[in-house]
Amino acid sequence: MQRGRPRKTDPDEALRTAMRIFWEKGFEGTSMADLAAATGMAKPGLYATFGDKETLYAKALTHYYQALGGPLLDDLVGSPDPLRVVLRRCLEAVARSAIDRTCPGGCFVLNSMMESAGQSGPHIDLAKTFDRKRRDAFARRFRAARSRGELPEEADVKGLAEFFSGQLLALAALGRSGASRKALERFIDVAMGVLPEPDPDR
Amino acid sequence: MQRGRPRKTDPDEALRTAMRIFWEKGFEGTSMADLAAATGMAKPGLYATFGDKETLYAKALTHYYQALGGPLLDDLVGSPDPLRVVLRRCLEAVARSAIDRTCPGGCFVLNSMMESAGQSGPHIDLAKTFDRKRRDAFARRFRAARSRGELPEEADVKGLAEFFSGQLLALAALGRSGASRKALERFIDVAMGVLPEPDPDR
DNA sequence: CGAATTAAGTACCGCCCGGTATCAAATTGG
DNA sequence: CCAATTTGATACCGGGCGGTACTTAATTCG
Repeated sequence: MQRGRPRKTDPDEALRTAMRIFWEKGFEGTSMADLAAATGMAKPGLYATFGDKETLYAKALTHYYQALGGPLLDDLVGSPDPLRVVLRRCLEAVARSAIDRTCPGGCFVLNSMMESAGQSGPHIDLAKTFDRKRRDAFARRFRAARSRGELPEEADVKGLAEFFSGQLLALAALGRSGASRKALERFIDVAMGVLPEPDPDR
Repeated sequence: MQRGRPRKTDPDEALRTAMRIFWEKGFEGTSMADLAAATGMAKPGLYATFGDKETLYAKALTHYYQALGGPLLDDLVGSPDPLRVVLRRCLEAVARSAIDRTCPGGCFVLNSMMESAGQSGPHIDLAKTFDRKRRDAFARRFRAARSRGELPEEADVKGLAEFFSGQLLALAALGRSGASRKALERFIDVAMGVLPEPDPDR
């Protein structure tokens, strides 16, 4: 077995806690002392386990994507359900998490991009990478839908992907600004209206 | 005439400069030393002229709304042009400012809401007030359009207002994340598609 | 039971922050 | 020309920040 004094806090649990705090309060708004208090790990333990603040932030953002964002996109591109069902499910999942008061609120990737726009740095590139993955997932799903006849032949797949990827940003921003569940439901109903009906003759 | 040593910097110009810096780097990301360097005023001068940091931020946000956001909304509700023309003009104005590299990027009101979500304070309430004014402006315009026959009788005016108000957020967020002009154009084209056609029999 | 190992806890460092006191510079009224 | 007045510039204060030595506690191997 492992020698030495046993850990008080599981590093994975500490990372999840750190993710929550960064998600809620942002990079600048979170101090290492906050993280030490929230995780239960002492400050030197944090540095020994995760490296410096930027590295820890990057790990937290990555964990967010793998645990929450990724599965959502996997369902979007992989589910056998009809396009409109999958799409609405995706939008409502984001709306739900945007409303949930037990969740930090909004989308961690969006928060990250908003906080450090204009600037440069490793974790900005990370956020942009995740942002592009989201847009690509939408594009893949729309292309598949078009070839399956769920969209007309002349549908603007790239435009639709850009649009719905942007709707996730809007939902997250609206939720973070305190919108109600009803308001987000109405929002989704309207947004779904942009989907063109498929050609009837196929 | 005024006695004493003359001012080096016009306070109005200093406020515009401070607005730019806050807009670009946010409240937390901007130090009073940054503002002193950018405006040319010394730190004690800033405090004497504008009060503390929060007060200056509130004044900068208010100036942004009065100089940029307000006129946009005035055109939206006041212009005699057809609904679709006015609406597209509004969206494209936001897209243009989101792309403009000489502009800080995005929407100052959105940035303000995103940065300090969850928290409370005077300038958060200010941002929410401006956000509500925007939504109300859209609602007024859509109601007028419906009664003019530019929208069908059964059009969901509140939903449309919520939706297009959210599109401004999405455009600002997309611009701040580095989207291209072409991408925003496509985005607007798709978003305009949610407008229902008016009843032909009227 | 030591000796070694590993982590927790504390104290500390240099730095920058918001905010202010103090002094020097520039202009006008008498 | 001098006093009064208003501003600019500098230095400074207490506090919180990211990051790190150093000491102390807990556990395992020989």
